[in-house]
Amino acid sequence: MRPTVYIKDLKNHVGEEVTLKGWLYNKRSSGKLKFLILRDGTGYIQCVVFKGNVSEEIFDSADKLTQESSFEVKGKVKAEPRSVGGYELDVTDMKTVAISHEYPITPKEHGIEFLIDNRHLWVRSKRQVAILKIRARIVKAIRDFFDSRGFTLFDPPIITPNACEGTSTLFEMDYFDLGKAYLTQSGQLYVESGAMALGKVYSFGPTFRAEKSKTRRHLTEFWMVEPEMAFYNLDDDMDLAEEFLEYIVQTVLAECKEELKELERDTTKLEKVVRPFPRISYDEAVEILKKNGINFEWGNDLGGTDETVISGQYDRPVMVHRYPAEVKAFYMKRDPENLKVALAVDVLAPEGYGEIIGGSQREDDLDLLLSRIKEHNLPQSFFEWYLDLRRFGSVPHSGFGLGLERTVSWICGLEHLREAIPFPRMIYRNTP
RNA sequence: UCCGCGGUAGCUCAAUGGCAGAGCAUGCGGCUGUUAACCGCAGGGUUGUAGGUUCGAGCCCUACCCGCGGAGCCA
Repeated sequence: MRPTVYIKDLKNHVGEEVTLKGWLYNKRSSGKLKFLILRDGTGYIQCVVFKGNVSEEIFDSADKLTQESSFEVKGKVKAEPRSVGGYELDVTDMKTVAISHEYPITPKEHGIEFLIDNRHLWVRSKRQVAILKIRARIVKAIRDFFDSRGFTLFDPPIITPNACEGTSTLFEMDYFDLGKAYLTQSGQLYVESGAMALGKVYSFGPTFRAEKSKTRRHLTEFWMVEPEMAFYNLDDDMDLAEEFLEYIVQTVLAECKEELKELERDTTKLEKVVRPFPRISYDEAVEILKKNGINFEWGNDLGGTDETVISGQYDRPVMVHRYPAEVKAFYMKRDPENLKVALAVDVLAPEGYGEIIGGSQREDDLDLLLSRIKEHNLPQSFFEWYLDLRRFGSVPHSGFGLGLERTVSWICGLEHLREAIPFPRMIYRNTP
């Protein structure tokens, strides 16, 4: 039997008698009075059990409920300023569904390691519920954004025969009689074929990196959204990325007020995320680093601390474009005005959250792409299908990838990426 | 792979080389307005593992195991 009413809807039932179903979040008692905090996934409400209002049996059953026990409760809804949330339930009847064993996550603080070990239970806590709701809303905002702008969803394969960009370490597996296969590190090359078929496409799915990155900004399995657009140059690409990020942030601000409050997120920082975003070249970024006393050599990629210094100059995401071609992937187009740099862009989130978007205009010239593949010592046979995209009606095109968990982490103001996904996968952890 | 930090009750932590403790959680008792409620009582320990120094090691030394943070790499 389904619940008759969910906690989030109680404001429409003041004065009525309703039945709620859920779990015991916490309990306090004061002799003949018991306060049961019920949670049902939509909210929390204090249920008051007064000894004079219920049978002895029911009063005792309220006493026996342990933290996270499941139960049904019937009572009258009333507005109550003394209660957190503003509403309260005067209990007339209740039924225990299951008494919980001793619950490991107590109301006191816990260490991160213990909480991750109990991730399957930790997701019940207020903070985690708020984060997961915001994540779900961000995912919807991403889909809404592209679906309403003429993009078609285009799903690349997850099992691939080779390293997409030839740089990262991948998860390897035996694939029947065909030798080794790998879990994808990016749908990038495949969505390019989609853009040639459908004009504007995006993929949204899990991505895998086997690098032994041991930081709060890395997971081995994460979700990435990758739009790819035919006839877009780098400026068009940046225009889209900018509009995209503004849309996501402003949507969450408008629709997840309660959750952001639960996370104690400083929303004034998010309110500033409106177009236009600053756009600086890699050369200008290097100047900023030098002005801040950082010894940085032209030609290197930006490190974590470099990114923090650069993004610290601005109150909104900053787009750094035209990186040295040497440090970027083989498929990125060189700038015709300066062949040493690639038409690439990284978007750095504010408040030290680092790179959340990486994108570029792609090399559309067959001969140049061929020579890049040779320079990078990549097996040409694996890329013949990709080269076909240049053989058969090549056009200028661009795209980018946005890391979902880094975006969730930034918008929620998290310390660590592992809270941004239900079950994080890291180099020394694949459980629960 | 490298650098740094850590491992004590179910959890979070304390303990000058000298009797291993507190809070929370659990159990029992008390309280008609609690807000991580409070008050009283009780149970709960191979101090990561293996050696070593010492009259005596949670603490000092050596090795190993595990974890966390950072670097590199990246979203």
